[in-house]
Amino acid sequence: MFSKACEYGIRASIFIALNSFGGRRVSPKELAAEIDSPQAFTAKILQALVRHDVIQSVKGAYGGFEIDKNRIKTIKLSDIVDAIDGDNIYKGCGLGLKACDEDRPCPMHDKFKVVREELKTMLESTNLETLALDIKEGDTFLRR
Amino acid sequence: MFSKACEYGIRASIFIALNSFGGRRVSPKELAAEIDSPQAFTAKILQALVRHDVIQSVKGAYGGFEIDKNRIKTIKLSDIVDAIDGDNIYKGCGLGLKACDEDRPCPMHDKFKVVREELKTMLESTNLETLALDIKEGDTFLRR
DNA sequence: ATTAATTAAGACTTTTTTGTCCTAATTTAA
DNA sequence: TTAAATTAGGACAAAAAAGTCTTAATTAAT
Repeated sequence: MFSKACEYGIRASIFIALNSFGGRRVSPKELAAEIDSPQAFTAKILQALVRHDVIQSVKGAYGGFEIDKNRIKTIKLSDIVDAIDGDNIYKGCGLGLKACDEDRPCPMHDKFKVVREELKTMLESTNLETLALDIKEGDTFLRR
Repeated sequence: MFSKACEYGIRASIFIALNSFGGRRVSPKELAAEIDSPQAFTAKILQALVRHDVIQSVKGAYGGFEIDKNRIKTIKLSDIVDAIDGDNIYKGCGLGLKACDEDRPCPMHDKFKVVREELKTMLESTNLETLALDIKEGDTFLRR
């Protein structure tokens, strides 16, 4: 469904959000260990998330990655997916047709649209705060 | 969402079904032209679909690919997706965790499950006959 | 101002997916 | 039975995705 980069990006964002509740910055090293992902590759993804203004980075001593505390609840899963995988997953045709639309639909169009819309709604209505709080409560997990 | 191979496989199956209504076999050459896909690559996918008993092949003069007329309505999109992409798309974790389940869910688990189930239901409730008939009626299209 | 710590960036490698091409095996029709 | 037509399969090539490594640039703390 999502690329590996996107999966890591979501898990990373949640972990950073969790730490940003307490104003604590995280390093790629700690992060990769906590979410069980390849460190250098994950670091690249963090860079992309910074460029897309999903997370922030602070260089130098005591630096690391963080998310503005006030924005944690405003960042949606769709922001992360958009930043890494783009919007093809909830805009593109299920059969890969470039020109598929209401006027010239592919055979799967109507039925697929329902699923795609549901995915879109789900991603747009889920924010980082909710996800990070579930982790904090011990109800959900970021690794294995 | 689906791999290119799977997209081609679905489009190919629909086109073969459409032709099999009239007992007409199709060659990889004609097929690739009609669904606008790379011919040799599509041929490989057809082989896989034959191995998974989704379509049939007949060698020699006047041979080609076909689908048993009586089975067209029993073949579901999920049969094709299973054959080519496997079941990860509607069984796997949205965040890529191997051990994600009800007991140890990832943060996206509950919300993603709903989407995944909807996708599964859609694929399992859509058969080749319906899709091919829509093409025949000129309501839907297989290329561009 | 200096330095140590840290992210940013680019070049590179590996793996997977996508795609091509050639030949072998089969089989149907004549 | 033969020959032409056709699928099956393997080896290969190209492109994209995933992943690594080294160095440059930045910056916060002292």
